[in-house]
Amino acid sequence: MIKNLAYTKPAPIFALDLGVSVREKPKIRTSIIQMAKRIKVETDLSTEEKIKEAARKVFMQKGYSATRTRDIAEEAGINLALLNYYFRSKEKLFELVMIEKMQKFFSVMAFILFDTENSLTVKVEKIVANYVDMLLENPDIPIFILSEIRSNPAKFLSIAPIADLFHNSHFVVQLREKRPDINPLHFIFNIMGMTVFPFIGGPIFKAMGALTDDSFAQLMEERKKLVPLWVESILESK
Amino acid sequence: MIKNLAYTKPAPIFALDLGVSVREKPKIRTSIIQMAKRIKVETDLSTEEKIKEAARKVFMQKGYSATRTRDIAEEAGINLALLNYYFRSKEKLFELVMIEKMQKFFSVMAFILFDTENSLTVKVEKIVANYVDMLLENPDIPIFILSEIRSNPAKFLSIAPIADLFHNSHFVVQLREKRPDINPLHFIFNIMGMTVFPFIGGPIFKAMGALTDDSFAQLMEERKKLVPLWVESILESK
DNA sequence: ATTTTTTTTAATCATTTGATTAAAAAAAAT
DNA sequence: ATTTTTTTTAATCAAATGATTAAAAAAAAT
Repeated sequence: MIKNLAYTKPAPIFALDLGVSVREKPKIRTSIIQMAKRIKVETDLSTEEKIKEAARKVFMQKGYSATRTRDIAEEAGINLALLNYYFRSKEKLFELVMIEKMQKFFSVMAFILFDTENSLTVKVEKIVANYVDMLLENPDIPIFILSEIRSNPAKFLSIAPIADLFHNSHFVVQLREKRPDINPLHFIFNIMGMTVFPFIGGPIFKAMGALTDDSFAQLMEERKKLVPLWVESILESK
Repeated sequence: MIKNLAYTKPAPIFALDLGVSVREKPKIRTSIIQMAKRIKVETDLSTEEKIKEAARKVFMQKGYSATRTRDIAEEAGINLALLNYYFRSKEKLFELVMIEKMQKFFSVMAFILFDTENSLTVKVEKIVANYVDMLLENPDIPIFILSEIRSNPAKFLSIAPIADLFHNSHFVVQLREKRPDINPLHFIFNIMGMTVFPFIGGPIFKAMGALTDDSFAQLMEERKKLVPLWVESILESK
């Protein structure tokens, strides 16, 4: 077996003769490479994975600030100290979840943005279908990501110089070609708005009783066909 | 002048002979009517209003959980105790702000929903223009409302039996008349998505550098004209 | 002018909460 | 079998945080 993977044994308190007690910070023993090894080798990830899974659930539902590490521990059915043993801190654990979700959300768009194969029409079909499928599985990803970014924009949006990448992407070029008279961002907003917004506003309609989980899912399935048609008619309009 | 408006003087601690000390809860002395009177009479609302204004700012920016009452006090330039003196608790103060913002957001839609005068076309124009105008003034209302509702759905969505009101609204009836083949919710999602989503996703595009505050505002001004046209072409499509 | 009421403050409390520690239990290595 | 390492726990810490208290200052009423 591999040596202690996350930390050294907790450092003991030692009392200074001034009567002040100082706490040594635990130091990580493992390098990233060793960490990777561990993940491959280890047969039983269940505790670590249980915590992660609980963290996903609780963080997604309540957001970073409203989540207490004790909530996560309870949800995972483990002792609170274990959470810090495996993940060092609430923030580290959160970052793991956040990065996972951001990746899930933005990769759908990124994949299309830089695809140079397909026609505009096909791309729109793919964006919508992929988002709807992904969001039906993870309906609260948009609110989660957006609200965490809002309360800490600096932290998660160090994606500074992506602007050119965006403007020069094949997809945006195609949009500009098709409708040079209209800022491509308008169409991006339209596609994303029609596709993602229902998942953001949906809970309200459900609470009103205007919608059930089932009828919502069905509606979104319909939208996989309808939204591309509507986008088409927008692109052709006038 | 009117008597102490918010609370009695704080009740003193009294020690039981068991060694346990109990704290009396402060009791509100003022009725709602007196409270209303006060608001009319009082010449200087500045402290109360300063706190409220600070609360609006901080709550909107960081959300309920990430906001510390000390943040609000500092922002308002007042002592922390004053906040509790005027508003009794963080939660009470928050509810005030939340209700204000929900009202602002939903009244735009409600106003259109039950308007029996105008044509579908005019209504769509009004929804879009009213939302864009309101949201340019208060860009973070949507994320604020949605994320607070997410973390506490029960509290803010006791709007239980609004479903019928919605389905029978003049606007929804008009939509069903125009396109009996398509669930009116699809069009609601489209209009709201195209109008509100940019304010939700905007911060990301700004962070990417694909958009400045000015160019965003300009884009949204354009959308006041464009979105109704696109909605029209969606309603006519196929 | 004096008393009463309202507003404001500094100090402090009690609870919550993220984190740590020391020791026990379990697993692995020898 | 014994030792070492890893995992888990119960207890506790320290800082943060919402709230309260008692008293001072200011304003209003008398």
